[in-house]
This record gives sequence, structure tokens and C-alpha cells, in this order.
Amino acid sequence: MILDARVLQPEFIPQEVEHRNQEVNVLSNALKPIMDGNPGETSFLLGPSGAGKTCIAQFTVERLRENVLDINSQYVNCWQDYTRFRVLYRLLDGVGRTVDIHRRSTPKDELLSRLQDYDGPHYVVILDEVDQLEDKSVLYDLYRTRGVTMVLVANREEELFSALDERLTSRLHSSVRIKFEKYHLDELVSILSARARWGLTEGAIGDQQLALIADAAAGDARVAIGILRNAARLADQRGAERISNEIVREAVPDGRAEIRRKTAEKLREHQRVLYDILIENGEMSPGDLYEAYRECVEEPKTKRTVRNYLQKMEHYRLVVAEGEKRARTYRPYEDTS
DNA sequence: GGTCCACAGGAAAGATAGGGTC
DNA sequence: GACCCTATCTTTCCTGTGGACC
Repeated sequence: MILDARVLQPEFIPQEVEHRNQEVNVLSNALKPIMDGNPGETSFLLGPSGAGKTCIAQFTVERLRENVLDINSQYVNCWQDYTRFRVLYRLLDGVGRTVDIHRRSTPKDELLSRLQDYDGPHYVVILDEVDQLEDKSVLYDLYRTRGVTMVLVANREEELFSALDERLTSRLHSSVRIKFEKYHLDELVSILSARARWGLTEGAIGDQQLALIADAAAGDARVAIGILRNAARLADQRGAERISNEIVREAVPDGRAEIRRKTAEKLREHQRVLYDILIENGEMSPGDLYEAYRECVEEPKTKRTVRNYLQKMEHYRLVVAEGEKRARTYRPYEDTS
């Protein structure tokens, strides 16, 4: 049934994008000066998860690369590369300047000055999940770096700007903002239909099943594609020729949970223990959670370190922290849509 | 109202680990 | 191999806040 599994992966960038022409045009215009050898405008892509921000950023930059011979680009996911050092390292990696850089012995300033000394083709950098950056001063440094144009991707403008200092806010105030809304049901159906056409055998899934998936995904294309992928996998395992309504219904919970499961796999041992305790027990007070954690590990970390872990897991959207001070509770993140 | 306690989170210092240099 | 440098992680100390209890 599955002809090309790549098109069912969330990171797949299609040749043509649907329902985001206006956003593509605005971003293309912001980057247009690069075609004449000038720096592009700093752009913000803002909107909820699964609204196509990352896809559009990569698609537009890729299209620019087709039109401009001399251009470099690099994608950085700030969720994974969340320190200043890692971002600069990744960017230098994109222009092949990390040969003699060592993660533990090269000062950060050396990385920045090396990037500032870069005199190659214009460099377009996409910083995805930029609100997850620990030290946002790197944005200021990149803003001032000649030959670098930034495309910044984040969920909410307010959260991002509240974490920036004044000098950065004032400089970024005039940047291009492109707002993304959740996909409508029919838009999601059409996106899924294209993916099914490219990746599955003919007639593997009907319009009714695509609508069911789109409805369950609630406007999130990433979730929708995840459900489609799971449904195709289930149908394949059972030797079915078509994806039925029952298979779709079975695939929905897994499709939603898969993104989170992949994130949870990246947790370190002690973080994983905390997460598993919350999955098992549901909502817990910080005190009870710490006690349960202490009983599960041989050499427990301090409460302060556990608080840092929980804060990080909250950023990862694995854990929900509710209430303040003594009323604080933690529970595993669950989809309510 | 005063006190106690649990909690969050900032700041600073210490510990750790990887790599370079001599 | 000893020592140095660095980023990152962890701990310690601290302050502020708010609910519970008397």
C-alpha cells in the first residue's frame, strides 16, 4: 500500500504547497532583495502548531535557492539546539566552518567572530521554535551579522517578544510578520489527498476516510499526516487493500501520541522517570511527585534540579504545570481536541 | 494578623566532561 | 599524563509568594 513513505513524514517538503500562497508571497517578497545581492528582511512566521510555518519557510527558501545561484541556507530547530553555542555551531556547520571547532574547547565568542568573518554567498537562516532559545541574545548577534538574513518561526508573538530585551525588540519591531491560522477541514482534506496520491497506491483511501482524519486532527496538518501514516501502516500490517473507517479510528490516538512519544524518547534517564510517574499517576503535587521520584532512582537529583527538569518538559509540551506556588500541580500533557 | 510551610525560580558557585596543549 | 579551557549540568543559597493554621 505504501509506495513512498517519505511523503508521509512530517519533515517532507512538497514541490507545491496548497492554501498558503499568500504567506509564501509575503515571505518571498521579504527575501527578494537577496536576488539583487542585498540583505533580505527579517521575517517572523507566527501561528499554532501544524499550521505549515516550518514547511512554508523551508519551501520558500528552497525556491529562492532555485532562483539565486549563490546562496546558502540552514535550518536550525531551536528546540533541539537551544543554547547560543549550539545555534552558532549549527550555523557555522551550514557553511562548512566547523572543521576545527570542538564542542568543549572552543569559546562561544570564537564561533560568533567566525560567523561574522564569513564572506561567502548570502546566508538565509531559518530558526524554528525560536521561542525555545535559552539565550535570545544570539538573535541580536545574528541581526548585526552582515550577509545573514533570519527567518524566525514561533507559536506566539507575545511570548517571544516578552522574552526579548529592549534593544532587540526595537530592532525587530519593523520586521515582516506572517501570521498563520489553523487549516480548515477542507484544506486539510486536500493536503492529505495530495500526500495519499504521492505516497499510497491508487484508491488506498477514500474521501470519507480523509475527512475523518482531517476532523480528528483539528486543523493540525502535522497530526493529520501522522494519523494518515499510522492508518497506512495498520492497513499494511493487516494486508488490507483499503484504509477503512475502523482503521482510521484506530490510528487516531496513535497519530496524536506519536509526536509526543518521539519527544519523550529524547528525555534523559531522570527526566524519563519523572515523566513515567506522571503518566502512571496523572495529576500530582510537586511534593508527591518528588517523593515518588526519590523512591524510583538510586541517586536522586535535588528538588531544584527536578524543578528545572519539569520546566524543560513543560517547554517540550510533555507536562502541564497548573496553579502557582502551593497550588501548583503537574500532569502529563493530553490532547483535549 | 502572625507564623509556618511548600513551592517557584534567580544567581552564583561547584562539578563534570571533552578536547587542546605542552 | 598533567594541566588548562570551555560549555553544560547540578547544587546551594536565597527571595518572594500564597495557602493553612492558630
